[in-house]
Amino acid sequence: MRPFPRPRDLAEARRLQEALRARVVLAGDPTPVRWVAALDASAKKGEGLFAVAVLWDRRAEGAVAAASAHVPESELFPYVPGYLSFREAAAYLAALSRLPRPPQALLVDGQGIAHPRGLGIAAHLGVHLDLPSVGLAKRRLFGQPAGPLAEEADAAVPLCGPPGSLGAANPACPGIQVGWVWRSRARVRPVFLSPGHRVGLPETLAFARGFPRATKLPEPLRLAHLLAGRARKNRQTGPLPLEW
DNA sequence: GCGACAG
DNA sequence: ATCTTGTCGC
Repeated sequence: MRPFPRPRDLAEARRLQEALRARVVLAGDPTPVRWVAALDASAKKGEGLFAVAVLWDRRAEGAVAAASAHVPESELFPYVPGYLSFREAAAYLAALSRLPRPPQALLVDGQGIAHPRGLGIAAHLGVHLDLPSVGLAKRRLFGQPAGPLAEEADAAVPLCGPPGSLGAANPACPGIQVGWVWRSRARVRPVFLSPGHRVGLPETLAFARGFPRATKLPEPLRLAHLLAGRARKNRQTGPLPLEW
């Protein structure tokens, strides 16, 4: 497994993002893919970071395996908005390598191209692994909704970035569409969806809608979030029991 | 200078 | 991300 580059400072990190942004492919449809990995992490001040990968079978609509990896505090890149991949991606790669089989697509907790330089963690990981990927963030980092979002479940509006953004033209956007604001369930705050790599904008929304949802988060991400918290509490690394 | 700011 | 008490609802 190719190591994930670790920049010495933010200037170098920024140069990496600016270079890799050109490699993002905004077309493709991961909807028919069977094996998807959902990625989330849990971190606490003195405990480092625990990353979890959940292997999800889209055909059976269920999780089949999960694994965690740990990065000690001393080795962690600091959290700086816009540079999340340099903090979390290496841990995700380690967790992914512990799954019983490699995934065919990724669903990542964070932004895809809805990012100041078009390279949020989902896009960065997708390019690094050359896998289709989608970002799903609970909060906004970049872009503005094209308009008000309907209250009903499953409503979505384009997320628009300024003219130079990495994305696609959309009449609903003054500039460029970089993602979607999506109300995954009724009466919940919307989430922010954006393409990572090798996926188009309409397909990004279709891909996310294809997962079962009991809460605002699609099931594989909800599970990854739950397991990440438990992995940290129990300092658990390696394969994780699903029924945990 | 001020506000915004994934996890 | 984490922290924190109560509260509402099944």
